[in-house]
Amino acid sequence: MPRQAAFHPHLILDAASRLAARDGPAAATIARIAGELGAPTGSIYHRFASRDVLLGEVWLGAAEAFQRDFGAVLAGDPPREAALAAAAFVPARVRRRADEARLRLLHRREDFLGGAWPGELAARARALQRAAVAGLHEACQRLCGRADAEALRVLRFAVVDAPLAAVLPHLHAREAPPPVVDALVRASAEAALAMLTGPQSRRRAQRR
Amino acid sequence: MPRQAAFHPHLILDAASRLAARDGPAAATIARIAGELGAPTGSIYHRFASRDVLLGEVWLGAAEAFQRDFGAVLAGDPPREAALAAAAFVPARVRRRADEARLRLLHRREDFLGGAWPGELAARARALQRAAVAGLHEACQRLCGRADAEALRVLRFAVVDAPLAAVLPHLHAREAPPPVVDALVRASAEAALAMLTGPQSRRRAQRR
DNA sequence: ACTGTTCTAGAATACTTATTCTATTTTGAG
DNA sequence: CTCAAAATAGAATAAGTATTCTAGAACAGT
Repeated sequence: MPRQAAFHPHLILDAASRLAARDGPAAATIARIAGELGAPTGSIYHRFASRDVLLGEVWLGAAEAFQRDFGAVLAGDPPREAALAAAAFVPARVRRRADEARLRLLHRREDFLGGAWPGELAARARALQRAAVAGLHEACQRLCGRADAEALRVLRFAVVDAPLAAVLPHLHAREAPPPVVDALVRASAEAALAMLTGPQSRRRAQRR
Repeated sequence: MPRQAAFHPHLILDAASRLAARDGPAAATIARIAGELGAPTGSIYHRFASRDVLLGEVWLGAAEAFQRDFGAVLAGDPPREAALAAAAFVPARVRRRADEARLRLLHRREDFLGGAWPGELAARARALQRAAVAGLHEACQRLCGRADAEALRVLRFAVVDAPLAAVLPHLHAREAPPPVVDALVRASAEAALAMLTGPQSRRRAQRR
């Protein structure tokens, strides 16, 4: 019965992603997204209840894809090598999927949404957040036998914050991270992990 | 002759800074800045040619203040200790001047200005950028005898990017960086600096 | 061919924004 | 006391925004 769709939700999400990755989320206005597709603005609202839902979906999609793969690496064995691999995963991912990385790493949720998550997305966002915390918690426990706030902070620095910092200037410059970035990521991750496993494990080994 | 000023430029800059630090630069609209002061919007334009000039001044002011002190630390002697001190300077500064740090570290120039620097500020912005590059260049040269792109990248990571990464989650959470952050900053800075001075200087020493 | 459903089309609305304009007030020197 | 400069005051303007609304077009099953 229905008429054939000319503007699949998928096309709209693509256009919004492209605009947000290139010029930032604020540039992804309804008018511009529609313009990118040659569509009237009304057609966007036929598919998405609001701009917040649309942009939220864009951000959540990128974040979920990134975190799924990142989490898989971090959950590997043995835990120390898994953590180093997770850190190394960040620049590799940025090289292979620059747009996704720009969305996920250059902007925060607030830049996309302003306010809170719209109803339908709130659950997914919470699940994502929980999965990230749980993944880090488990890796921390396996790595050093504890998962207090301080240990979590150190591990997060090693596998998330420092790799992000190494990659960030190149995201801003819209260029692929050079090879030296991988060396920086590895060196800083090892240094941070040594704070968790280094002296203590040595001491523990000596005691035995 | 003239009438007494009720809204000094200084007061306007303060109000804009406060708003931008608290809710982000996008929240610092002319209407809100005026509201914060109990002033009509026209009075803002009596002092500042445009919103871009006003917000540009806010950002440049914070950036110049931060960089002046940071640069002084980085220029100290001996170069290796100066670099470590510069890295340690970042979390210390964030603790002491949270608002300035939020402006400078949480947002980029583009979030404040959108377009290019307005005329009067362009020269100051260029000078600031040049000073930052020169300071890093000189420190790099003193530290390891070279200042090619790779060495500069490593030094920048050690003293700027990694400390920023360590501090960033706490800026987002609007809390003071905990002590473990200082340890992370030191460890990652040492690890990065070792890539510049470690193996090579040992080799050089062995050759003599 | 008809018909109801789903879509496109794009004008219309309501709101927020930066900016400009036209008074009006204050102030101190002559 | 007067007057011109420099300030406040706040309404008016012009864009740009998300969102809604009404009309028409396409299409599969009958």
